[in-house]
Amino acid sequence: MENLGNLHGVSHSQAGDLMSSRQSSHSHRNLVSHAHGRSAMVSSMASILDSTGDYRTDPSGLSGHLHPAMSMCESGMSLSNTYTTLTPLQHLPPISTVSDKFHHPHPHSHHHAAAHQRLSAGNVSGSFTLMRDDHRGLASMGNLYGHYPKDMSGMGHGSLSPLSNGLGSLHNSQQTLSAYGPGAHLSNDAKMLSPVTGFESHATMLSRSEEHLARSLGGHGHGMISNLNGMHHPHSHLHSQANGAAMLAERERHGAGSGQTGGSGGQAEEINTKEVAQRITAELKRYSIPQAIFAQRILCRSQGTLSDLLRNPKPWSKLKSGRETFRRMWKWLQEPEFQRMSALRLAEFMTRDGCPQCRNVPLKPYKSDVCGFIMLF
DNA sequence: TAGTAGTCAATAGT
DNA sequence: ACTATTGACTACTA
Repeated sequence: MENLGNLHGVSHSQAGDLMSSRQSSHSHRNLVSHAHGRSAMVSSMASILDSTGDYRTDPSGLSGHLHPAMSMCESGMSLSNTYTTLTPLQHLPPISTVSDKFHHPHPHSHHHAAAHQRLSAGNVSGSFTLMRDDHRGLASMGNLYGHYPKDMSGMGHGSLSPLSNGLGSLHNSQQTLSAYGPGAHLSNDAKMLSPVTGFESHATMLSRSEEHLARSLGGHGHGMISNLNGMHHPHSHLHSQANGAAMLAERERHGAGSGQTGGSGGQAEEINTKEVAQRITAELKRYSIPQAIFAQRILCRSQGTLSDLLRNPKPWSKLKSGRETFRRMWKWLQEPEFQRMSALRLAEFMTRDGCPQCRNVPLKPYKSDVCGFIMLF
């Protein structure tokens, strides 16, 4: 089924290692180790992450249209305001049934499907709302953003644009919208890949993102796309270059082809899992974000799982449903710092107050699962 | 039904 | 406090 092995940019040798030794593959430990500007970051992060409650009082009703990142929260959970308070985790939605080519028709998928449809619908209707809220919220949150260290921009996305114009937030929101949750890859897969070091054009990236948005908007995308095309803003370029590194532009490099993953309409995206793992590791260190927090709030996974993934990332081609987890990591990396942090913050908020959507969604418990769905607003 | 992937949860290690 | 490891479990596939 998955004969994509060769597509992965992470050497095969490594792949071999990784695959053959889950236990012993501690070989690639060279992962990032630079945690510069940490103290400063810690404090700024703290200010952002601990300013709980800000969102609740937002008259715009943010509580109803939370940051997409919230989508990964479980309901009924209660978190304290501290970063380190954890709550039970939940599994991702039946990823394998909604992403990639793993569309296995299966008997139990009824309620899942229903739920997803529901979520999708919510996403559609919530898209603009989110953008609007985001746009509005940014103004008030701008001060927080200012707390970020200078080197943030150096990381690639410190785009302030969201604060300065609607387009910026529109773009970012759009990105965010598709960032997490099932609906995201349901439609996104087209090919978000690539770029990292900028071997993908700005235009390409943007069009992808826009396509994304368009799709999330429910098929009325063309108009949107063309509109957006005229509104590209400079920062997205930065963004792309900074984050794209984790993605493999195999298609671009090897030509469209290697079969399976691909063709048009298929899921062309490939994530360099090793790269993503390294970057996530670096970012977590950089901001002093505990694995447990990130794992829970952004990935809806346990600390142990994240740790394992970061240390022993399997090649994309070897992954099945596990791709979703990497997608989330990658998407998070794609977010501007501001949104990354708010994602964490909002995720916290969500876990504290419960997910309004989940309350009414039939649950498919898996151990400690409380909510087996990712919400899209 | 066996094998595999993905994950959790407990816990050992730092 | 945080990260790494690992046994066990569930879901899925052949």
